[in-house]
Amino acid sequence: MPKPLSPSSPSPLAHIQSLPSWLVGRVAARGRGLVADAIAGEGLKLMQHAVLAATAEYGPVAQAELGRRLAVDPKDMVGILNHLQDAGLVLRTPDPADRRKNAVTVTPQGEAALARCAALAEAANEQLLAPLTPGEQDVLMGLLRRVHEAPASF
Amino acid sequence: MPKPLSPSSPSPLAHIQSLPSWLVGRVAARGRGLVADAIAGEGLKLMQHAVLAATAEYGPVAQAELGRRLAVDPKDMVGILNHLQDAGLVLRTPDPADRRKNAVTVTPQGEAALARCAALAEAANEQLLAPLTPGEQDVLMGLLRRVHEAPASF
DNA sequence: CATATATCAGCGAGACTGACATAT
DNA sequence: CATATGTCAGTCTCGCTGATATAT
Repeated sequence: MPKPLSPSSPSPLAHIQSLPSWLVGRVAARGRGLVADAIAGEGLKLMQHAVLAATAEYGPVAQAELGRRLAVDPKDMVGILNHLQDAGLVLRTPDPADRRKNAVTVTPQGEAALARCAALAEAANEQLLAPLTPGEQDVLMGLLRRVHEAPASF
Repeated sequence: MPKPLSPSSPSPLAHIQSLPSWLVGRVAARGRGLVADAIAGEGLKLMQHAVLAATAEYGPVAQAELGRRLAVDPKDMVGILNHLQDAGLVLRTPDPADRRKNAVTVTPQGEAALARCAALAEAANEQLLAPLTPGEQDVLMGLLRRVHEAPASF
């Protein structure tokens, strides 16, 4: 039997791989790879998929608003939407109410592609969390959500 | 009445931000940023710090072995170690037992820099997990560790 | 020979910077 | 005027690809 514990004792020279930031980074990298591989067949990159999904969810929406929701720089949003628009998945229309904005909407083809990608992405996520029971997955998600939604910490 | 969904079943059009991969990715990005900012004053990048720490932990070690431990490509290890060596933090010595290898060791200056960085990195991690109680932090780390150490999933 | 190690050159995705034109 | 939006150009890190030389 391995001797259990001192799980949370900070070792004097805590090795890098026991830092939360390292561990969460490795898990994130694996999740990113799994999802990227899953949706690669649909010809979409991770961020393109995310933007497509967010556009579908938030209806006609300005590019800057999309960027705020997904933590994507507006400058990068340009290229992402260019690709999605060239692929016929989204549409940019001038917003008559505020002519600075582009109202971004999802095309029927975009909805179809999104449906396929969403299923693939969910399957990849199930694979990522496969080592955990459903209950543990909920606990993990709850803890991560609290860390994520923390009030900016200062 | 349509059939009710099971409690924690994935919604048919699960929005992107509720996917575990997305959430863990955002938390990882924040952790990465916090640690990067923390050690930036020491003139080290994230990967340089990680390699320095791993070199200190695993004694004289070959570059390829370092790469395997940290999931860093051997090609990238070259540049990272070049920087650390130029800064006088590590030393590359030909391994007499296997002359293909470089035995990488930490210099006294490297140990000193590492001690400072380790403290800064731990403080950044405490900030990252501040929204959680110590017990919750242990739970989170345990779950992440199980996901990370999962047997390759295939 | 095949394998492993280390090095070099380059690519692509992601997250940035600065600058600029336009609209509010 | 200041602000917000969208666009373009470029930089940097990180993770990869390929190719090469050397040692096992």
